[in-house]
Amino acid sequence: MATLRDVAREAGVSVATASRAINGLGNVTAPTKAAVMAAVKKLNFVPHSGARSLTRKKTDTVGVILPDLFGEFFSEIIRGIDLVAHESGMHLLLGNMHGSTHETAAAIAAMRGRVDGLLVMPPDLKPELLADYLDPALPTVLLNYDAGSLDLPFVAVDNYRGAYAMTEALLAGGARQVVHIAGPKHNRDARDRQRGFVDAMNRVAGIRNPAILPGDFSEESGAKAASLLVQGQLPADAVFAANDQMAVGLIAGLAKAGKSVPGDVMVAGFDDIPLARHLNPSLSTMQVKIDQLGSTAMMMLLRILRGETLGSASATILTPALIARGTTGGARATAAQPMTANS
Amino acid sequence: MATLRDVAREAGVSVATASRAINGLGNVTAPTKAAVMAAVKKLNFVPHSGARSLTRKKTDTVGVILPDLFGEFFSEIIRGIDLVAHESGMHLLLGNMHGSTHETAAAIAAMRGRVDGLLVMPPDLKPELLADYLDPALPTVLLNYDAGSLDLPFVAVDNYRGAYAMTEALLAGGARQVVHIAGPKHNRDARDRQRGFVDAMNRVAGIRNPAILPGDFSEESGAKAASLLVQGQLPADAVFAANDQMAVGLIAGLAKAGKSVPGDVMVAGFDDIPLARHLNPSLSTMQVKIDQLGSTAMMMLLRILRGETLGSASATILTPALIARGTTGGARATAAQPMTANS
DNA sequence: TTCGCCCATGTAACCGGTTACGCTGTGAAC
DNA sequence: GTTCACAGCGTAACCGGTTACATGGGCGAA
Repeated sequence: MATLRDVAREAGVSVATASRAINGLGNVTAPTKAAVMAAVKKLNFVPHSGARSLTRKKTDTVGVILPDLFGEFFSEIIRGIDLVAHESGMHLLLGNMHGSTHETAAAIAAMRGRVDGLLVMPPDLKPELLADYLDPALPTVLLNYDAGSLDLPFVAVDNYRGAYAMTEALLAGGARQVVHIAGPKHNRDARDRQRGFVDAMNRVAGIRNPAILPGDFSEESGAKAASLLVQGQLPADAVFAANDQMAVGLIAGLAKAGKSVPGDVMVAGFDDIPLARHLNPSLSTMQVKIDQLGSTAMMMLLRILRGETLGSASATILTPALIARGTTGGARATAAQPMTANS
Repeated sequence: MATLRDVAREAGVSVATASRAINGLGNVTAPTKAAVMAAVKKLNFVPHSGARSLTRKKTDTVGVILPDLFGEFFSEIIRGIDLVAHESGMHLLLGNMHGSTHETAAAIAAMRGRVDGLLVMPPDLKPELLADYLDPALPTVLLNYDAGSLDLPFVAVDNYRGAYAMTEALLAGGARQVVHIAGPKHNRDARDRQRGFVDAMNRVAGIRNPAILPGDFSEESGAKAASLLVQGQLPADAVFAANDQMAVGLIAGLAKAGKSVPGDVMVAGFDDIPLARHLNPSLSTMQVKIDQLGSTAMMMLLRILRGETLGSASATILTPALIARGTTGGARATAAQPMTANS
């Protein structure tokens, strides 16, 4: 691979001149510049980004550290980030923390010298630990995580208000005995959604200890909740799952037990995964614009990189939108799946 | 941020010794090593990966250049790659070519000096162009692309045989007038699938010019095909869409026109997106294990990085599996969505 | 004609690590 | 008591760029 010195030698100039010519800085005559460019072409020279970033102290790259997320959520968030990053000529270095705390530290450490800033989503990490890992000198924006005391900017989804709104809607739709299927215990999103549910039940319907079934965001745990509901004779006229995946499993489980949705029991989810509108009946849910989460965070990071100082005060909270569909008796059959004339 | 020299000074040793101690190389006494490590801890030293890779000529990073892919396909392929990369301590640098040829060149060029190898998926790029862009010295594995003359290793899906098999299955299932909805004209996958369809129709059923409707892999184009079918009075007892997305749109469109699936017409797709099994009736399709595409490619790249020489001869071809479900009259209602007792 | 200024270009230091090589001192072998 | 091998450590070159500063030539002003 040709280096800058090769180019300089070929063009009969010094490395400094070659560098200036290539980077379009001033103080280079047209003919010299042409000679350098000819050499570049001839030798197929491509600047070595690693070396360049060493002196410039800029890598034009942002590190993205996500938990072990699969599926739509993962790809949407990346897409949102990439959309903005690409416009600013930034690259994305992916780091996956694969669950363990130790890996998180490693992932963050590995970023030093490779990135100009960090986008981190540590759903179940304690703020103190995070503070240890993060380099205070490295601009960082948190995804869906309010680190409170750390004073780091973040973008988050208002899970509490979303859950509150959905619970309210279920109650308004005539439900009295609403059961919640919770997400993983240590997961912040899950906890906030549960809080929203509990508060709404209390304030809107005056119910103090609403029924809550355990879950872990997986389809299977939704199905498990269905059998608990049916076998346990738990009275319920509506079930609000903490995410769509569980709602899907729940619906399948209820159907197996002969329960009709929304006839016997209404069902609602959270997230609005693409599958939601294709189910039959289609799934009512809270729509979270995941790509916006990514793009907003990236825009904040760019602002910091441009010199602005952003703290947790400049956080952005995205409010999810209520999408009423078939499983709560909303729109029964939408254009997308009128395949079946069902019960 | 502390540098190695800071650590060396703090520990009272030379940079060389500090470096050796930190990297666990030999020739360092236990006490010296301890002193260095203490300094590391005290100064919060984290090695600057950029500088390190400059001398080592190794970045422990692979560049992944994908087209503008959204959704499941994107995340699955990344997941497959990451799974293998992570095991080998490799990082992923994402490059998106966002459609244009020019961007592809830029994306590849930007990788120089940042990565040890490249994973590229250039679905609609001419091999000659690709050759111009790629650095022959940089180990490269192509995703879902046979560059033929270029002698680059690649991992691909056998779209031809997949389409052939599905067409065969439709015919075996009693269909006579099978219509194909094609993908984008310039897309290789789409072309191969179309070829498989045409050949199967010819060889198995003796039909020379089977009906083919245009499409572009989008749900909308599937819906459009549905109205063409219905309005155009095109006789069809089965429709084979070049991908699942179009099949989904097609099914919705057919339903709107009052056609029942699979009663009036069977439908088949390609890819086995997660949605496929949740439709009602569930969608018959060719299952492509997208994550395998990524992980296999990454494994090949690792072999090259370890010194092996791999050419196009060592390509891996993944054969999709036929999944017969409801839309071809296979399994009518599966456990996942027996919500409806439909026509 | 001479002075001074500015522009084009070259020299070399530097970014933060790694590592070839050289130096020193110790213990074993003679 | 030498000699020699080798372990432990330091010096400095190097990776491939960028850029502060030095240099020299051309040109306008006096």
